[in-house]
This record gives sequence, structure tokens and C-alpha cells, in this order.
Amino acid sequence: MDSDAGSTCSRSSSPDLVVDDPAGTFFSNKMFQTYCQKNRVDSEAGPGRMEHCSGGKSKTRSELSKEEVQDLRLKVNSRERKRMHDLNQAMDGLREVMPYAHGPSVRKLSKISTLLLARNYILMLSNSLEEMKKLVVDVYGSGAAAQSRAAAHPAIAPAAPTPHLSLHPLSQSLHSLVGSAPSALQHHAPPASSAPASHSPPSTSFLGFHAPVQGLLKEPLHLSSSYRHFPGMPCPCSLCQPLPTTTSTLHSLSMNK
DNA sequence: TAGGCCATCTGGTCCT
DNA sequence: AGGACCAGATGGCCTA
Repeated sequence: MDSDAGSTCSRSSSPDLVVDDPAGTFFSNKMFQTYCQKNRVDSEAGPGRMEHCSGGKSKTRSELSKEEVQDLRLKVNSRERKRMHDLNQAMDGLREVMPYAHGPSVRKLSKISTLLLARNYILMLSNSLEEMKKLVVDVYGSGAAAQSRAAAHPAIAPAAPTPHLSLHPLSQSLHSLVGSAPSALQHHAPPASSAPASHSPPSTSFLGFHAPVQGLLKEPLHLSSSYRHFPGMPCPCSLCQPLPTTTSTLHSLSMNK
């Protein structure tokens, strides 16, 4: 089959469909039994959700035999499974770069929490970038000079933030916030110890989120809502959604749809 | 046990 | 026509 070989279940405690077999044998489990049972039932009685392909009367898919329909269904299911696995892999990739505590003792962020947290994180970074730009303008005296430089060398100073300029101090700021909690930022940033502690980073107001900053990102706070609140980081829950800032960057980043 | 979260199946719709 | 995408349904696992 086309198979979803290599696709790993992103969920550590995945339900019964844990596919450790190579391609093609992913039905070696309860689901396959269920599938077979259902197919048998469908072919006999025909109640349920496959009315128009189980009854045998309405061969909507032209002249496909039952085996061919079944084969087609399996292929479609496999593709859908693969698609969802890819989606979950992307979701895992997103979780990896989110500043929350990773580890065996920490429960994985749910999908919705991951998305909401990612949104807040992007907003926070955008805020930080704006502040950073202001700082640069302050340091170099004139914003006009900086702008003229940027205009003169658009390739060097594009509208998009240069990663080594923005991410580095941002990572340090985040490290100062996160403290000893491990995060995916370790991949991109120098260790927190190397961060100059003397230069006071624009911490809480700078980062623009209103959760308590002192806490470490080890354990989520369990509040009344269904979301878990992590101290010191943008909270994914709707109650803690930050108000959109007025910067054009944030406007362009806001999730409008 | 209820509720949240998830994976999967399935049929419909849209796109190429 | 085939594939991608989407949403509803279903059932399992886990936690409070």
C-alpha cells in the first residue's frame, strides 16, 4: 500500500492504534477487527454509515466491486491517517520551539493550547522586536540615520527582522524569564549563564504579557479553565489573551479570519 | 464517572 | 478521476 511508513504517532499515550509494524500492516490491531466486523455487518444488514456503498444497490463509484470499494476505502483511510500524522508532526515541531517546559514529567501541550500559545508567543516576539528597534534607535541616536541605512541597503536590512539581530537578545531575555527551565530556545541561544546579567533586559513590560514572571516553567498551573497556565509565559487560554498592540507588525500578524 | 483530548473512519467538497 | 482538505461521528485513554 501507499502506507504511512515512518509516520510516528505523536501522542505518547496513543490509543490502541500503535503501529509498530512497517508499511501495510497498520491494521494489525483492534481497529482492523472492528473494521472487518463492520464490513461484515455492512454487507449483511447495511445499517450505519456506509449505506450507499454497503447496500450494493447504489454503486455510486461506477462499477466497483465490493473488494475494490474496500480497497479504495483503505487507501483513502491510509492517506488521511498519513495526513493527520504529518499534521501532528508539524504540531510537535511547533511545540519544540515553544518556550514551555519540555520533559517527561510535563504533559504535552494540547493542540489547541499549542496553537493559542504560539499565537501569543508570536505577538510577544513582535512586541519585543518593536522594543528592540526603539532601543537601537536610542542607542544610535537618530532613527532617521538607521532608516536611511536600511533604505540604502535593503538587502542588508530588510523589513523582516534579521535573525541574528533580533533572536539573540530575545533569547537572552526569555532565558532570564524562564530561568532554569529547559526550553527549546536552548537550540538557538547561548546558555543563560553567558547572558550578561548586568544589562537589565526589558523584562515584563517589555515582553508584554501579564502572567507572573518569576515562576519557573516547570509545572502548569491548573486554573478553573480547561487550559493550563504556565507562569512566566504567554498563556494560551482565551482569558489571558493579550490585547492586540497597535504596531503594524502585530496587525499583520494577528489571526484574522 | 464525567469531561477533555486524541486517533481514526467516513463522506462531502474543492482543486488540479 | 484522484487527491487534499474538512468536519462530524465514534471510541479509547487519561485525569480530576
